Amino acid sequence: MTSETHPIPVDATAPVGFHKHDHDTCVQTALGAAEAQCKQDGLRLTPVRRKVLEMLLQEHRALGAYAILDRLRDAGFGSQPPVAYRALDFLVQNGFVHKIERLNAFVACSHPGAEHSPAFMICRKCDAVAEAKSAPAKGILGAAARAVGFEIERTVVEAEGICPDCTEKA
Amino acid sequence: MTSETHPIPVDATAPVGFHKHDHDTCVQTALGAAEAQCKQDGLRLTPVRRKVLEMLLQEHRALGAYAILDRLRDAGFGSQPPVAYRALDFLVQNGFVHKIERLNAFVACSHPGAEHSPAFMICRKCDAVAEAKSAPAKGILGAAARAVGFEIERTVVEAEGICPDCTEKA
DNA sequence: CTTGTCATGTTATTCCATATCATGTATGCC
DNA sequence: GGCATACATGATATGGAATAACATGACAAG
Ligand SMILES: [Zn+2]
Ligand SMILES: [Zn+2]
Ligand SMILES: [Zn+2]
Ligand SMILES: [Zn+2]
Repeated sequence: MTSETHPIPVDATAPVGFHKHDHDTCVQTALGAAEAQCKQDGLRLTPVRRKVLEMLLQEHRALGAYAILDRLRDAGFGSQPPVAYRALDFLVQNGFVHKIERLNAFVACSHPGAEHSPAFMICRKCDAVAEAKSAPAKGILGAAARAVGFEIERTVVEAEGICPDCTEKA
Repeated sequence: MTSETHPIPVDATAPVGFHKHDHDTCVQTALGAAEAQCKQDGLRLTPVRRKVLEMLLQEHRALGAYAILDRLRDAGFGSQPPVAYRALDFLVQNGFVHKIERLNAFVACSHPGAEHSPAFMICRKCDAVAEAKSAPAKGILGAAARAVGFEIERTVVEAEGICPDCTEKA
């Protein structure tokens, strides 16, 4: 959107999404990182996949599959659900995008590259989404799982509430 | 599109927490507790609502809204989605039932009465669901939220993995 | 009896997700 | 080059989740 030159130092451990930042840089950096990682890992970041990732980075919030599909159609790609879902599957599978279960929607990863189990903060007023790191298996849940012999493979951690912006406005 | 019968892929397999227990007692106790609490709080546990809660307690696993709807129809209640969703809204709102976001399904609460933010362990093999308590705002996520000024109102904590039963079988 | 409120029922539509088949395209082997 | 294979894409169709919009029934105050 705005191409202001106020480079926000991207602290890789800080949650992203609730504060202003240089968005163009943010998008370009992430796209570049994705391309590099794909090249390195022998993954194919094809046009559709790249476009979907770019859209999600651009929006910087969670988009439903059909919103993504609309944008794909506008960009001249296929217009049927599987086109979007396949691209999303690839991106989620390889850690470039996360699914927000609470919203049935998808958001670009804010900490690309590193292995991590993300946690999200979702504003119920403005639908902003911020990603933080989590260590779910370390806490009470991990203890409970060990106690009953449940083997955790993946966790969904999503907090719903009010973002700082919406709090100010009230 | 006419009023044909709906195919119901009902899988009536074993109910599950992750350990055996006296199920009839379990159901009766929970139903009784719900009735008591509703009476105390001036809530109306109407026939549909009671039936839905009873079904979920009986199954002791997560059921999708349309599976619930099928059972409601069989029991002589309304057969359209809003009937099920309204009853589920009431039960979730008042803490008798939880929604499993990962499955888009609903499960009866295992710790009725007490205020709690539940965490769930979901087996990806057999769809068993166990409820544990969580303290999400106490850990890393809580710290991240305070750091950015996000006000947490509710949390979704769901772990996906393999339950002890399925681990044994392998 | 009238009014207001809540629960229920019905119709219809929108959104999320996947199964299936057909077509295209890169890549590696002959 | 010609061909086999895997994989990516495209299009059709369908199923499942969720809600909008509207109508009816029960019931308690006034
Ligand atoms: Zn991430
Ligand atoms: Zn907000
Ligand atoms: Zn509970
Ligand atoms: Zn299992």
